[in-house]
Amino acid sequence: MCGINWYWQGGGALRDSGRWRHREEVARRGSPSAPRMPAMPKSPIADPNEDYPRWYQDVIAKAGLAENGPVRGTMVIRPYGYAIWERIQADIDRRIKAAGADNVYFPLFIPESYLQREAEHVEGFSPELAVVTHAGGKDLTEPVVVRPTSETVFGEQMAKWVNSYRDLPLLLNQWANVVRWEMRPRLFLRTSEFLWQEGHTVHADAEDAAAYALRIHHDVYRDFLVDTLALPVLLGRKTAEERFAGAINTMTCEGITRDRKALQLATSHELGQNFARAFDITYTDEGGTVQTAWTTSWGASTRLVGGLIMGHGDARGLRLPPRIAPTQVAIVVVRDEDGAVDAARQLGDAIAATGARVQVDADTHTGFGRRATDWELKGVPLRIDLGPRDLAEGQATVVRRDTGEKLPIPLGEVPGRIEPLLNEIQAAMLGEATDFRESATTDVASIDEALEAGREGVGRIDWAKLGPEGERRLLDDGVSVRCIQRPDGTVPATEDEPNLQAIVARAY
RNA sequence: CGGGGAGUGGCGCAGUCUGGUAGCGCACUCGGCUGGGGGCCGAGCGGUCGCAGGUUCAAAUCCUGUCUCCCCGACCA
Repeated sequence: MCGINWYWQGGGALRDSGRWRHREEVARRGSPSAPRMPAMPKSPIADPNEDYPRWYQDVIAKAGLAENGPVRGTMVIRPYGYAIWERIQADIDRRIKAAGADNVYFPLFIPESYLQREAEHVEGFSPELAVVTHAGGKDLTEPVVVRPTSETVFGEQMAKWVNSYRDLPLLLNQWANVVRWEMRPRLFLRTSEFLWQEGHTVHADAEDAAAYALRIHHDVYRDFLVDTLALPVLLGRKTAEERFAGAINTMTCEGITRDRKALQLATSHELGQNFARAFDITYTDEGGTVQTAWTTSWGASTRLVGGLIMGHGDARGLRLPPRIAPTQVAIVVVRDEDGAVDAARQLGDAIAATGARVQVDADTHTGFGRRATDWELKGVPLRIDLGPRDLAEGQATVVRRDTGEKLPIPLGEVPGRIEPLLNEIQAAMLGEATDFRESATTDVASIDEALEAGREGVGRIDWAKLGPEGERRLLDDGVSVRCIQRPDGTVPATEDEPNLQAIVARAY
């Protein structure tokens, strides 16, 4: 948790360049007749204001998060990207267990017939199924699908495990990979195979199921997204149009990216009795009557990494909130002179002793500028520059990644300043992202205005004014209803509550 | 599947029209100078030009076939 690594080895892979030429041309075009200026510092990544999709890909490549796998749509997650995922996993897993669910593992392969037992479910997932028809050197009598999600296998098994009202609620979760053959893949946001957590629960009645789905939505997803990832998500209910295939209610956490689109970051579904009926999940109640159970499912995936990138990243690369950052503090030895390396290691030990995750970058054969840029690309919240000049003055230069602010701090005081600074950064990032979202949001009163607002950013309109017909009109132009929520931002129990607001935007 | 484009060192590309010694940038290796924001100079390593046929004295380049990938249109955590 608070270990310290002396030698940082992650730099080499970042250093492939590639796309500089074009950017330099763009930069020159900007000022054709200007006299030769001192060269602007070259950015290793695209300008997010000019080409956001390329910026996104550049950040993933240069920060060493992931790259494409050999099969279209697949993703190789590299050490730094996986370290972020592991921290996401650990945090969510802790919250899921606190909500009372136990972890299990179910098979990757599902009989094709299972999918077909729930009509909407098949219809929703068939187009993106990977199906194994041939194995062990012969055709299979029944093809098996590679799970796109596991409601069906869970349903089949849970039916066996539930007999009495005393067996309920049954609260299960698994961490797994799933496969959905996507047409337009994008690293982390939409890959053919992705990693996620999927919870599956069985309850005695509708109320208990609804309450649990809501509890997960708040205590696991909302709290994690806001408190740990510093992403100010919008909570709400999906419209019938956007609902999960087979659910009676889907609740969502919608993030807003820096290019003003919506990104669904986690969902929690009430499945009603649809799957319980299809898989015969029944129990005997206290009165001795056989009842059909109610189920829920809920999930969050590696897409969260994409949400982090797009929710906080800036022109210099990734910015990680301290609570999720695998490395919170990077001590950069400017030059190996006057005992700077030893001083950096001592400082590293002192900081590690406060509980912060710190790394010493003593790779002084690489120029300082290169290393400073690399740590910025990786989004490490605090960088501490330490060189002969600092040592002579008995200080270190602490640089905040979120603001770029450089703080000269006396060496002895540095360790004590780290935790407060990290807390400050965590809070500032949430505040900044919240301000950004508000600035991207427009309240509107008509369908036309909603369309306009949704194309440019986020629109908010009375659900009663929009309605399913208005929703379909927006869809024709690529704008969807991301969720409907109460005026106070909480999740409505039904679509029919008065004064509901529809949040509309383009979506990833 | 409909429409557009591309396959050339690890990555990004030029060369193809008009056949004639495969080139550039980055990365990588070595040496030196540097060093407080992606440094400079020099020397190197590395490619059967997607694949298969054909034309020709000669093919990355022309012809035929074939494979693959990417982008734009319809899904999703």
